[in-house]
Amino acid sequence: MTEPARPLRRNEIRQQNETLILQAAEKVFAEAGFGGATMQLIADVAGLPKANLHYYFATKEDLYRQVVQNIFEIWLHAADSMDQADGPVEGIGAYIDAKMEISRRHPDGSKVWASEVMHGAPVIQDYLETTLREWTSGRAALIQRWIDEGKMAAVNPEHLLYMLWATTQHYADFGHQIETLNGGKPLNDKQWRAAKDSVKTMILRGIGAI
Amino acid sequence: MTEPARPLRRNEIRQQNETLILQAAEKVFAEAGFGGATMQLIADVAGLPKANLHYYFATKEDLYRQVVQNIFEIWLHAADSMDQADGPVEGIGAYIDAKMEISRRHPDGSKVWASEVMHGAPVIQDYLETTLREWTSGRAALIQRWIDEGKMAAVNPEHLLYMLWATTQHYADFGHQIETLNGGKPLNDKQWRAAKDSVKTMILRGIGAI
DNA sequence: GTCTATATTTCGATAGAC
DNA sequence: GTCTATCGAAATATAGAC
Repeated sequence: MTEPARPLRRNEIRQQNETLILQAAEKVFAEAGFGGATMQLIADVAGLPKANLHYYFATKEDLYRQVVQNIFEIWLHAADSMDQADGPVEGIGAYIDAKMEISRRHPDGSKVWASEVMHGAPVIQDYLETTLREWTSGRAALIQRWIDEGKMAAVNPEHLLYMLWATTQHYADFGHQIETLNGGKPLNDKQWRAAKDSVKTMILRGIGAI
Repeated sequence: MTEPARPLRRNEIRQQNETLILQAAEKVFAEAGFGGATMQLIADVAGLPKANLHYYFATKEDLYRQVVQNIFEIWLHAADSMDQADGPVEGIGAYIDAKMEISRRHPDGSKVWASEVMHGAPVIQDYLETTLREWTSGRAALIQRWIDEGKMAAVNPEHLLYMLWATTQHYADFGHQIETLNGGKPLNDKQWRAAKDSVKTMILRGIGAI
């Protein structure tokens, strides 16, 4: 029988604090980069003493690794919609929708990932060589099948994937530049819809699917 | 009359060393980010004592600012070809060629720029609000003119520009990821031509210009 | 599990001889 | 203009009381 008055179990405290720290870390790493981020600032954002961070994550690099892995998971699930589709209009359209939504909802995660890759992927190189490589060849094969079935033009599947990643993630990674060019204001709902439509129309027409 | 035996003038020494330091700094800033880069490492790469860096550039931020400005200059000139064109096939095609060539020749510069923007443009915000804003509205007007003349589909000019930046710069900023997916080897000449062709074909068809 | 105080390292920057 | 030695600040990480 459990005690009635105890507010939180040990595991719950741990999970709650880890989540709190990871959210703060994602924000700080995105804004300052790995080298520019400090454990003190992450602790301040999380509202915890700095020493507690080292209690839950041994080193700054361990904490950073967790942040990058979390983003990678979100990334991978975005492609589920692509697999169940009958053709490129439905499949790639859904993938663009999902990726654009992630760019809007998780811009910090996207930036941390971009920064990690730009600096040579010192922490997640193994993921690039295993999971991402498999993911890419699988989706390239799917695209090639659509080409063989005459559902789209004969484009290079890999370069199409790069274009999909580049265009969608640009709205997160270069969001500050876009905001500046938008008069200093973030894109509103209507503008996000326009962005999504523009990307989808140009790419689907670009691959001869519409 | 100048003395015959003197090897280098003062100004020549200064210019030579500044160039040397700037090249080393671009490389180190690209690989480690502003926060991760150290003056010691830049000095080592440049082959100079650390104190000499502070002789030519007062602070780390001054040095960084110079690196970013240099990149921005290269960026701006890439669009010259676009202005003299009669239509999108020639103009945007040439712009893609120029941007892809920069991604290949100056990947470090592209990464430093990307990193600067991703972190909120703390150093070159004024450039975004003046030079880049003017540049963008001018090119958007040019694209709109082509649309009005029936030379391409009625796409949103701003989002087309974002797509051009995103796709071309992706080959520099995410070059490490592309290299990993390419079996660990950088793209060779043939693969770069294929990349350029893929981007050009998909975008020009995507905007209804071909 | 929490938090203050501190050990240890490293960085940006400078002083000063050459 | 060059370079060694070093200062002072700030960072990661830990010790140890609670």
